[in-house]
Amino acid sequence: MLEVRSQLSTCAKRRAANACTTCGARAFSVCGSLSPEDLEGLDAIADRAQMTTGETLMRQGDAAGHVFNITSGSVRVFKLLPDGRRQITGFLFAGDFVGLGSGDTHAFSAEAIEPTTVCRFRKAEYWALIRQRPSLEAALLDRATHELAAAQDQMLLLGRKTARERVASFLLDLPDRDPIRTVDSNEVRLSMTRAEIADYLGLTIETISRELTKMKTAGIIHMVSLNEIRIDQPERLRAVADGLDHAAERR
Amino acid sequence: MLEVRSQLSTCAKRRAANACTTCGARAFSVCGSLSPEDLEGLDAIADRAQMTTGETLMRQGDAAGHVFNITSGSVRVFKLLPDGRRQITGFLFAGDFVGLGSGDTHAFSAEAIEPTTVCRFRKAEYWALIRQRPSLEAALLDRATHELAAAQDQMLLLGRKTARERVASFLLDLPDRDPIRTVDSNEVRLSMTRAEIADYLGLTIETISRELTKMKTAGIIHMVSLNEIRIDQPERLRAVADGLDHAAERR
DNA sequence: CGCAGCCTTGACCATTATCAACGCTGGTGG
DNA sequence: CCACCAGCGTTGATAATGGTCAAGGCTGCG
Repeated sequence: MLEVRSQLSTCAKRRAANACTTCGARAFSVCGSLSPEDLEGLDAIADRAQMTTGETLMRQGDAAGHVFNITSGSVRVFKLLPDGRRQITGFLFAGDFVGLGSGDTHAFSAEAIEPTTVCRFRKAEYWALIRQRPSLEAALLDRATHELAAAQDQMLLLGRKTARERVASFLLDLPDRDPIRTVDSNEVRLSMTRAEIADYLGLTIETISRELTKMKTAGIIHMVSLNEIRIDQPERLRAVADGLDHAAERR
Repeated sequence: MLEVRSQLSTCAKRRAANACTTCGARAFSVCGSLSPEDLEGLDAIADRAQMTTGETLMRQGDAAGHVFNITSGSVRVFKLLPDGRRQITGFLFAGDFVGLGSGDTHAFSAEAIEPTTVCRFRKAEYWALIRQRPSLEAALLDRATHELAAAQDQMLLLGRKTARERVASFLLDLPDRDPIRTVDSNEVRLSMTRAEIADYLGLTIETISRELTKMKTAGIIHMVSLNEIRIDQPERLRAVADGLDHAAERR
């Protein structure tokens, strides 16, 4: 248990140290602005779990009994249509919380997409703690506000951006979210598969693949490895993401 | 000022009386769960404004100086791309709040889409009040959670639903949001134009028009007037919205 | 070495956008 | 009071973006 507690604290403190203004992962989370006392309060009621790739944290419609904090790894949050179509509404990384929300069933599913460790809280205890600590509640509200802003950006992307613009936006925004890659935001680590990117951007794997190829041949990016992309022309990628690059329109 | 205060209270109380579980307008708002004391606290710092159709409450990028509460009418919240493409991220109605969020500039624009009255609060005073009243903060957090859930639903819609499914979902969800039409949820009042519906659903006006026509000829809905739709077969519309109606696929 | 899973590429197709014309309605001014 | 005009909505023809289907390649693991 000691190990658990220190892990949570370390992780949360690391996130807190980041200038956490834009790290808007899509589901509920609290990354920064937690005081040491808040962290200790959380530690005291924490439980721990190791999750393998594909393992489920929570399933859409299930009773909402726990709140999770991710201490390492990555998680996908998604909703399903009855026929299996999937929309990933966000990726979560170390420091993010999942499973808040006042309903008694979860409105979405969450699964690990790589080996992931989480701290688990029983929801009742978690909320009891929050009610005692206004600073925690304020931090949650602030976090929710950021989430909502990020969700609005994503709606703009899904509703009005072209495939090319979506992929460009994704490459630019991802490093802000994934804490592993804050050193150089021009190196993008893709902890998710093409299928997951596709379901996040409302596209298909083939389209993702094709758009990445076009950007490669345009000299905007290149692949360091299959899951690591180097952005060679960040300004140009930004222009593409905002629909301003009319030069690179045709392959 | 007396009139203002009573208006706000009345409105907020009416919303509070509704079972406010699903009234998830897309931007920040607090509709229910406000205690009488909270309402009085709000009233004390409220200011008032009348807005005509098309008038701006706030503009994307502007300094965020005020928080608004809508007392009557409808408001569109949207984001723009540099080339003018627009995504409406939500419609707000009586009882909803706009302009919360911790940034010092607004991340979106908001405009009245019909004659609308709002109560205005200076943001600093508003937050000062909230900090004093944990119950208000809790209500806001709860509201934010609902907003976030609604935003995730909208991402599913924008990323993975067909035009037909989007329009069907829209018709079903709108009455839950607009407090004017809670009496009979099978009568849908459209306080927005086709262009606004299109920009909300990530489609064009032509597609909206065509899909409505198809639903009319399929006998699922009919127009009471240009801005009033009667849902004749709610279950069927629900099935269409969830992608389950394979009968009505072809006109 | 071979297989499985993921990614890429190509050919073709379908959904929805675009462009265009027309109709309805409500307001204004002759 | 009527005619015209502007704004919005509908419908049709055509085009294009992105999806579907299919084949083949790469990589890592047993």
